[in-house]
Amino acid sequence: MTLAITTWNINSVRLRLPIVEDFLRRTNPDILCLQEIKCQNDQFPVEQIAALGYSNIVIHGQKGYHGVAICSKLPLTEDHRQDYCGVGDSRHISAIFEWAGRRIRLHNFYVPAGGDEPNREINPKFGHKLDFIEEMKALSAEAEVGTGAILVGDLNIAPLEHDVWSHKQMLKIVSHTPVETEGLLEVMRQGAWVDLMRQHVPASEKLYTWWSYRAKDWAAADRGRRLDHIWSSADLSPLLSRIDILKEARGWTQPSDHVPVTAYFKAA
DNA sequence: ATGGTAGAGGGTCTA
Repeated sequence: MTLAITTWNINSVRLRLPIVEDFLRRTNPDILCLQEIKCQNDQFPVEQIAALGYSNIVIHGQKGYHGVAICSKLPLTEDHRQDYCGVGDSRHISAIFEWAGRRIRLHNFYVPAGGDEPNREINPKFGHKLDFIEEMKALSAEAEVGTGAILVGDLNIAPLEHDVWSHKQMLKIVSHTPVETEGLLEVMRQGAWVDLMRQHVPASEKLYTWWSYRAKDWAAADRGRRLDHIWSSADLSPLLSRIDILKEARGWTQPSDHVPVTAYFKAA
């Protein structure tokens, strides 16, 4: 009995519906978590995605910016949207599903990018990002008794040395500054989350999920970052069988700058 | 130090 969950920052779900449909037909995960859907709830292509078997869809949309959604073949219950930092952004949604006799809460996050300048005194967007991470420290993987937890999303931080193409050259670049990387590792520690991508791929290996639109040739330069993550509670991590980062999706027609990441679980 | 690209929505803002 397997379970496949995909996370993908889609950078406009309406513009990229054709590649979302292609991906679902080809990979066929049980659950797809999207970030940066960039539309309001009633603009989300519910019918088209449901037609592929994903009849359970919960959305936290917003006009023009941000926005997250969970599209699932399995029933979703107890969906919840938390307004981190109380600014009214749509950057989180969670819901419960059942698999292999387990109850699991799935969190889908879109953490603020934080702007260009890594100094909250002159860049409020960086302050917002740090405040968001601070608030995430209160989220425990063991928050609900008898319920496992999975956390996915675009966390906009590459926490480890080999999560970026050049650790040394990235230390002052937003997404890899020490205050961010230490903050995200503290979110994991305090919440007792397991980094499933790094459980599957050793920390000594380069691992990226995002390549900038601004590169002349993203594949040749290969200056990527691991901004997208899949975490779980400790009871679920032994069930992980595989992680698949679909790098080729970065080269598809009119691509997102993020690629889909899929975790596969196998019940014992 | 700078500029490079992309999307939404019709301003610039966000990334």
